[in-house]
Amino acid sequence: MKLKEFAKQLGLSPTTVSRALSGYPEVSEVTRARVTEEAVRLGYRPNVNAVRLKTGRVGAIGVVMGRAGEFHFAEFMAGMAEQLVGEDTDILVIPLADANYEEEMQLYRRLVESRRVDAIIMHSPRPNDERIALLHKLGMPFLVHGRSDIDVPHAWLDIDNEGAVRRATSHLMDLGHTRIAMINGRPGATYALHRDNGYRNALQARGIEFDPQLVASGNFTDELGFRFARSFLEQPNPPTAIVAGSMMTALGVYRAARSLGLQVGRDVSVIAHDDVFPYLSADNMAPSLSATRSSMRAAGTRCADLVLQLLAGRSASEIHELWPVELILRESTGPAQ
Amino acid sequence: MKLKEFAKQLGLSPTTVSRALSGYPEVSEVTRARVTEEAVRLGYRPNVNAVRLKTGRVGAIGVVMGRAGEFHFAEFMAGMAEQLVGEDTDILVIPLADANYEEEMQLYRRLVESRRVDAIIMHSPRPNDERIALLHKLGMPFLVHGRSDIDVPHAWLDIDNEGAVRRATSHLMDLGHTRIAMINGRPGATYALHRDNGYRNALQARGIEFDPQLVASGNFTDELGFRFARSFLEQPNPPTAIVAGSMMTALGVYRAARSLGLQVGRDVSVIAHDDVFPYLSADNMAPSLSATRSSMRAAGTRCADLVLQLLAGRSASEIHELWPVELILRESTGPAQ
DNA sequence: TTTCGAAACCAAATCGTTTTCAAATTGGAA
DNA sequence: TTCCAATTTGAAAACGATTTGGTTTCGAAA
Repeated sequence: MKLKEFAKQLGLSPTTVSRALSGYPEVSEVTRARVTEEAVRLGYRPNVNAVRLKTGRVGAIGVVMGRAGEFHFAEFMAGMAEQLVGEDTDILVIPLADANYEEEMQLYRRLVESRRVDAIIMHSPRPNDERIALLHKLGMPFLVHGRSDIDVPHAWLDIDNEGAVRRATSHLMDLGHTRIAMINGRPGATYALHRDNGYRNALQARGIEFDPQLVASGNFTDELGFRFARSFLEQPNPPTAIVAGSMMTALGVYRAARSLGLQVGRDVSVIAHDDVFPYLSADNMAPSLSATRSSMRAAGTRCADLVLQLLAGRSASEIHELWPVELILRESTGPAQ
Repeated sequence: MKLKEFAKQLGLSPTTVSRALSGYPEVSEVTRARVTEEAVRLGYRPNVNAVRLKTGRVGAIGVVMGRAGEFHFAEFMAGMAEQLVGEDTDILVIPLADANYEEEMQLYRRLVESRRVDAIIMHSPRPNDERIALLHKLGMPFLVHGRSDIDVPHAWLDIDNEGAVRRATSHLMDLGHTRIAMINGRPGATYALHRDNGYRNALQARGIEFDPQLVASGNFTDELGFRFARSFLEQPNPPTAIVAGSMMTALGVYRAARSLGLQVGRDVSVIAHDDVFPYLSADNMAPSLSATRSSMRAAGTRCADLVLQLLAGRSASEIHELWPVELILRESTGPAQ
């Protein structure tokens, strides 16, 4: 059923029908009611591609997905979906071949030129991320999930990674711990830097010297959590507490502790960052895991909302949200022995 | 840069340029070379929306995402991405509001009518899934990840869930276990049914009676794994082995065993299904987890490939792939005490 | 020299909407 | 009754590509 045909059946012009359905004011309410009603009855729906061609709007937000297959990703997208359902806006997943830097820039460039999306959501930016400069230069609306200190206006939403780790570390020191290890994410991304800062700042505030033997970084996997924790705990002067970067990392840390006959919460304290997953909760671990918590799903929802605002004309330079992170204390933390 | 403009710069007609770029034969090779070369130099790229309107092809595959935020999803999509990168085909995520059945059908209907995707990939179908009948009726190309016994031709790719669970159960019986529990996925989906069949068939083959006290089902979460395993193991006549539906479930099962002072692999054997995640591996669990294994990422890659074949004209009724599932024995299984 | 077919190119119609600009209708005030 | 402004409606021109159905060009065969 095409517009022309549909309009004819109603005895109206395509113009009027189009206006009625798009909510323009120059059409009487009685006509609008009739049109919308008949559209449902006769099953008329505007051809998306025609609309897109005409309006220049695509009706899709692109989300760049790294190749690592991170478990956060599905949660973030589920959150986006919550916001976007009913908004007539699609989520387009842009697979990012993990190529060299030059190729990656090319990919972004081509994505913009192909006009397949109205806006882009980018994850885990780097401190001086040229991709941000590129997107800005190309005039593509975009939102950064995370932050970059690059000197280019850009909309972003980030959680307070620095504060989260700082508080986690401080709390461990409150409990009497002085040797505290940290497992960070892969170096390069700003969030890893922030977490590192949080860790160092906390130590410094108490006059505890930074020990490079007590930090490690890598992908957020169970395996690395285990390996790093093992290597920490087997040191001559082992840490009594570990700050872990993710729930998966925490699993590995727990396993490492058990494997060495150490009891988490007593022999070694653990705090991890929890993105809140429906399938794995800090509360249910044994012992329950003290965690810095921030919902990835909520972030997805809000990011989608902010992108819609961006597309509605709100200035990117006034969209900056820094979310506080909760510190939830459970059984995995205890006084230093 | 528009086609008209670009063609003028080349001193050619839009027709010829379009043909040259689309690889039609009615254009001389020397012209084609010049056109493609200049297109790169001058940065001409056809407007996607115009192409889509004209050709009726969208260049996107829709993937229906449940609201549960399943951790499998990101892996599956990462797999799809591997296949689709460079194919000029996008992945569109279709959020599925978990509504009642009627609304869900409406959602599929509207998705098809909106013509936003060329094909659809659907997950976890039910035994007599009307959505399949609907998509077939509406003439939308689609592929089912999983299976349905509905009497309508449809392309599908599935893993041998029945065989996987049957072999897992049989192996446990080989080890002398006679009371074996199983934690299944949410009832309704075909895969849950198949797993149940596998379980029952294995028992029956050895003449062991099915005990409804030893089966449970629900979402694949750590929490349910724990709860179900606890309730099994606290029974008066507890099972000596447990077949778990997912890695997350297995985490819960391990935890339950530990909480009761039982040692996995000695006091209670565990086999789980492993979709192969980069961030959580069965091999690294302690004790290492015996598992039925099939790569979710590989499934995504293959599904994307099959959908492309479908779009290229291959008949849906000849696309049926049943993937065998490996059984990998590790330390979590041992002889019955 | 003429004729013919293949090879290479092109003008214009088309895809299904939105939107500009103009016309028709309506209802009240003069 | 007449006129005017406000309210509704329409005709037709975009949007930027693809594709149908030609036309031209050119070399070889007759």
